[in-house]
Amino acid sequence: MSNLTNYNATEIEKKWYKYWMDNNYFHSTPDEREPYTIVIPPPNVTGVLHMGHMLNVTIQDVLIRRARLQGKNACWVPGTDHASIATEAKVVAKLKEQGIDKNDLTRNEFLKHAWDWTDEYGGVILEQLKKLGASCDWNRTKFTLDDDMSEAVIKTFVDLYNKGLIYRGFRMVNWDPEAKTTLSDEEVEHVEKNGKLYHINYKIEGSDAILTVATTRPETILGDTAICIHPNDERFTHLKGKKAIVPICNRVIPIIEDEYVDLEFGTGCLKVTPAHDMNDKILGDKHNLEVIDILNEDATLNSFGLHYSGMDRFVVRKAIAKELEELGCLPKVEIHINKVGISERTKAVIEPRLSDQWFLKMEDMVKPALKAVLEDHDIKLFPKKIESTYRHWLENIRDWNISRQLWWGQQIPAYFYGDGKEDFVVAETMEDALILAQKKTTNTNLKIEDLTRDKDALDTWFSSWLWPISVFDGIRNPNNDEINYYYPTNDLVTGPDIIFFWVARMIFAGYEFRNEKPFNNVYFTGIVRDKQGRKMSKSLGNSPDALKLIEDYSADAVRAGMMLLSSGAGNDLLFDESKLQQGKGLSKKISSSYSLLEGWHIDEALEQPISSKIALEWYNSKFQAAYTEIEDHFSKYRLSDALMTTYKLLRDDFSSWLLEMVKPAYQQPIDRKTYNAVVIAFENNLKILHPFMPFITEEYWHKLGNRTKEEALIVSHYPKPSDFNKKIISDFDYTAEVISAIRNIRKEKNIAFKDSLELFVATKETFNSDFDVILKKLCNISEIRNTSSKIENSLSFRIKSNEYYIPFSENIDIETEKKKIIEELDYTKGFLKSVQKKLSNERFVNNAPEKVIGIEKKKESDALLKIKTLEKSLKNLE
RNA sequence: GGGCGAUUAGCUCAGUUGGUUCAGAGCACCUCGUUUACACCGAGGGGGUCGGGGGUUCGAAUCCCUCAUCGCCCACCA
Repeated sequence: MSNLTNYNATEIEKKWYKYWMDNNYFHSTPDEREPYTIVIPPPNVTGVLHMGHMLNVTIQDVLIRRARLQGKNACWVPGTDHASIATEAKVVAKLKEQGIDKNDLTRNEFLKHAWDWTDEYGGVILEQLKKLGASCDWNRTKFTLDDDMSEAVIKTFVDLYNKGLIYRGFRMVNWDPEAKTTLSDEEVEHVEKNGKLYHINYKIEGSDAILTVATTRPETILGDTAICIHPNDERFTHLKGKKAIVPICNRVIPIIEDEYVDLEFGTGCLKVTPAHDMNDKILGDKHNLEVIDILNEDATLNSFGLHYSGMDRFVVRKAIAKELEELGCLPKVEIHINKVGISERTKAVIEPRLSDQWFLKMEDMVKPALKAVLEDHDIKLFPKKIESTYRHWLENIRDWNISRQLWWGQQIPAYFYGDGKEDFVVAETMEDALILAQKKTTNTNLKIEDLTRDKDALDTWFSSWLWPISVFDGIRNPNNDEINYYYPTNDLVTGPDIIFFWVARMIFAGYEFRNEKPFNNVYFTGIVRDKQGRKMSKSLGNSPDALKLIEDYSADAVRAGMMLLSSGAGNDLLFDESKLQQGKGLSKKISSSYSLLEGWHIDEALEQPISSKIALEWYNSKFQAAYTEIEDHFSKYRLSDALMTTYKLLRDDFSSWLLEMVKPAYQQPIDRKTYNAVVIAFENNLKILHPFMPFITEEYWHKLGNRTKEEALIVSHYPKPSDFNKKIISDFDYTAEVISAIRNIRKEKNIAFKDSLELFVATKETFNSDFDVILKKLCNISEIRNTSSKIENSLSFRIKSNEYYIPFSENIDIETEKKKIIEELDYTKGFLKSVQKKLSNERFVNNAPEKVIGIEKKKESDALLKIKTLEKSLKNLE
């Protein structure tokens, strides 16, 4: 006997994963079959499995296993991402614990530590994915810092530079003082913070006049190089052409005029600090202002900070406010809510900073990407509403800052040979660089030692945007068999939070480097939240331990639970452990159904009973109907609905109905024909469930038959879809109503199942009496007879217009029966009235399509018939 | 500040071009149940004026307007 008490999920899941691996089922090589490809969104190399991964990976595995069952050549490429900022931050923190300062290390020493860390923790997450059942082609596992991957990155950098798409610029960038690197705009989050708006008085040179400006960052006055007023602002006309004196540092700065100033905000005039504000930089450039950078790279003040030098900007902010107050220069401080940029990774407050960085021009790259998604619909996004967000970003895109002041990543292949701004060359190797540099300088004596490589690394996303191409080596060898076979990939499954970081950029890369989209469809998952709708977070402690869930519920149950929880693409999912219980319940249903079958003994000589024959006919149509529905759900990426349909088919139609219908009487044998058909039905259920619950389905697949390695469920094929008999399904639905009514009566009157009943039917509307045998079996009816009149001393009920009677001598409560009939009668009369009202409305009859009118007329006649039946029954009771 | 989307049963959500099947599903809830697969179960049941208001139409959850509430994305107002 197998049941869940001895279904040891952990053991069984381990067994089948090993079996699949040993038989190399996950491995794909190009062949003549249609390819189906997914590249995994590579998790951070040092990451650990969390709920988001579970959702994302389950979806991908469902899709990939489904493709395998469809007979496609399914290839799921796994891998990890070096995640430069995150990983470097972790390594720096770890070194700090050991008393090592990154600044005391050489680049190579630091990288050694980082690789040690990666070797220790890298790949942990991939092992965890295996526990979930992920059927990735592990032979293809990639890491974004693998040599071949890095070579591809460097090659594309050089190509883009040579095409004039990459340039070096001195620009205002987002500076993360914690990680001491720049960030792209996408890596900056804006949070609302309660701040203060400081009003600061500036003296006017050569007069007693005072000018008040408002700022949220008073420490930046030390970098002020102008005050700006609106040319039309009459309040300040007297100050035109004058100069102001910055408090504390007493620098004399010009008062300039620009229409950029908002007359309404603050005091109506503006301090200009070109080194520390994007707009001020623009103003500064326009008016040729001096640029004074007052910050060090860790956001402490430099020598321009005078007595504040070496102190952090926030410390200075408070201190300088105090000093200004003492100097009488701080007339007012207001509470002011503003949005502050913080680093996505380190959560440090971003400082705008001017520096030399590398940028990639976006203008031309967005064009094919917009066209493919919004015009041609060559790439489809699920949910579709995401397209608007996508469009908005692409249409307002700015150049991509691709350099990072980090070491963990691909080092920028630019080589400097002098101090001039343009004294550099870009090349894949130092040797090539030397040749280029010699040519550029016309100095043939230039040596390798004269070249200095740019010390910065590239943004992580500058490697991951190549992922769908580079995993198949399509950058270095653009014409190899693999890339030609697997690319473009089919589906991408990822979170909406990285649509700009990654998804859009992969599309850019696809068209730029292969002139072809990277994938056909993108499925955006939602965010996994807790039951109350809060984001999973460490500080709230509301994130369950993913591995513990697998241990407690089995991987199958967790997968099924996650799929049941998620609705359409893009919708957040509120995690609730009870859904995992539901998944586990399905496992149990499978094992108990199996144990029922297992207990039957077959009598080869036995004829197939008519009830089994009709039951199987019905079930086969029902299966095909469900199967069609499942296909439809999949085509719309409605995985949750696909599973729900599968679940109901297995639980309700297969287990509750079919098995009960064909089940032989106690200790009686079953005929061979029925038994075989039931096994096939069971197997087909396992097939359609397999993508969702791979382990238990494989387990019972092997229990149902002796299978060779070639016959494993994972590599089997879905049943063939076929036409089905809709009538037999609706005919059975009628019988199911009769069955349900009889069960109700048994329950109400406390009639045990083992006491058989007689059933009389007064037929007004025809029904398929083929199912009578089923009815008899499932309700323990000894005989079904026709009658034209009421049966005395009986319980009655009506299905459609047909009247059913069950002779029953005891305890018939006439009044209750009457009451029930009167209620039904009232309802039907009301219904008829509304239908007739509609039909007597001329405008309805004139305007509605004939089909609709026909339906209403049918409703009318049905209702009339039913009323007649009910009235007759009522009369009979009196 | 700009843009996008949502509001349907206690909860999470379906509801395709307005009209059989339109008011649904799962969970939760209630009642009953040791019939020889399954109590992580089975049988049965209750529950919503489709956010409010207005309009178009013979007919609106579905189309239009408006109000309210919520969410997401983007943005350099000192």
